[in-house]
Amino acid sequence: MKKNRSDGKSDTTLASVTKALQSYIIDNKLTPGSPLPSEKELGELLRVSRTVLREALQRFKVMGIIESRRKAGMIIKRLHPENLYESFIPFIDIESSFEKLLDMRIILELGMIEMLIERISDQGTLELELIAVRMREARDGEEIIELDNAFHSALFETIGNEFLNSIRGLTIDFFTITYDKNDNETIRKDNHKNHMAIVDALRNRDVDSLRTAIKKHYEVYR
Amino acid sequence: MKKNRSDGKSDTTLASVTKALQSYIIDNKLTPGSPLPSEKELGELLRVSRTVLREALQRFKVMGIIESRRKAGMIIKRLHPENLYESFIPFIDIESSFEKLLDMRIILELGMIEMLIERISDQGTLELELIAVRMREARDGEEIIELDNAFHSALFETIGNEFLNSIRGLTIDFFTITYDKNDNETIRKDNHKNHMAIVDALRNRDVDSLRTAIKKHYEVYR
DNA sequence: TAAAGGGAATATGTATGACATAATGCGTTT
DNA sequence: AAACGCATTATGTCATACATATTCCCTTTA
Repeated sequence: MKKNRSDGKSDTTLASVTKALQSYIIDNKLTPGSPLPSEKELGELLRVSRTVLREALQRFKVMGIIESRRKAGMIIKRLHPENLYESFIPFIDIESSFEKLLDMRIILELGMIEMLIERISDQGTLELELIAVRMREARDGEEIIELDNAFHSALFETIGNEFLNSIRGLTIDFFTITYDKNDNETIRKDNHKNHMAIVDALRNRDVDSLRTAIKKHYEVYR
Repeated sequence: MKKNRSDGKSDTTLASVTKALQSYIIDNKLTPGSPLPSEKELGELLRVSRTVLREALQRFKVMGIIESRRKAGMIIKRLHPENLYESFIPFIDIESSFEKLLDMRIILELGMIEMLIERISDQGTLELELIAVRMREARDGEEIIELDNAFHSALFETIGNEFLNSIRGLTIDFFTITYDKNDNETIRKDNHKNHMAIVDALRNRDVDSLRTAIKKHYEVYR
């Protein structure tokens, strides 16, 4: 059967299908865990072929909004960003972007300072200290990276903001790639000292010394 | 002809096609503007159907990495993130996320302070002032929003970091939605005063007063 | 009775071929 | 040399069939 493009006004472009899907999620108040109709049903509902529909669905899968499993069907995974930058990391030229990513990391951590001091709990400070202390005993580069990531991730987590967390991958995970080029022992010592200084400042809830500690932490890379 | 899944090792899953495309871009050192082979050629090269190939391509189109035009073919658009959060804004519940988005904006602008003062040119300061001054004459809510966006976007631009800019949509454009609920005249006056204070601090390259000015700017929303 | 096992049924995943649509480019005409 | 018109081409959409992996239910077995 030939295609009939003029039966009414149904616009079958990818863009409009994407919008329709978006509206479907919002209007039906779908939340994480909510099931979606099958592709067949959705296609009939929106009056488009599975081909286009699936291309539209791809968009939501990339964003982590929709998750699909064979036979089980599709569900809403989440409605907020997470790990958005992961896909870009392979394309980043480390040499030419290092400064910019470092800037990002510095901007974020300097910007968090006052909220960190306001919001961190004694328990949170303790956990940070535990991570910082373990750096003293770290053996290989692998462990140093892991502990450094854990420390800075914990700072992010302290703010408790999912939008902020969605950037974590760009600023923290990225440095995993660049790390082992330098002298492990120097890094280990520096990290240990600087992380401890950060913990002290947090414990004393001292804005100025926290700022100083964070700045000092990043001087190494400049 | 039936599908032949065992002819060698060629994996035809979406995930692997996506990876193959990624490698293709990286290995061939494609940069913005570089043309890609046609879908037909790519399909033959990767030995997959147009269906899966297009779903994989769709992922890159969503990320803004690939752009396609009828007849003209496909090209690399860019290899870094831009406007990443745009797609999420429709799903955000304004009431429950307002605080978190405000926090994001504050974190970013407080974090930028020292770099702003280091990097802004006299010309840049002047342009900011021009925007700030125009706020005095702003008539309707529409113009107030526009000028406020322009001012804060200019701050972002001053840093000159494409990763930072990719967050702009989340922190700045979002507020466009929430704005007009309040008293326009109060907002206009506050914005004018606070923007001018920010410009002054930048002109004097005074870190502390810039910090004070930015904090004060956001007190209104608390 | 409960655990293990073995098919259908089903929803997503992939392949194929056809047609639709809109630029591009080239040749023809003016 | 400019304007027009047409065939070509690459993306965009549709329809259908087949592949694959779970879920689910029914049966069998310990």
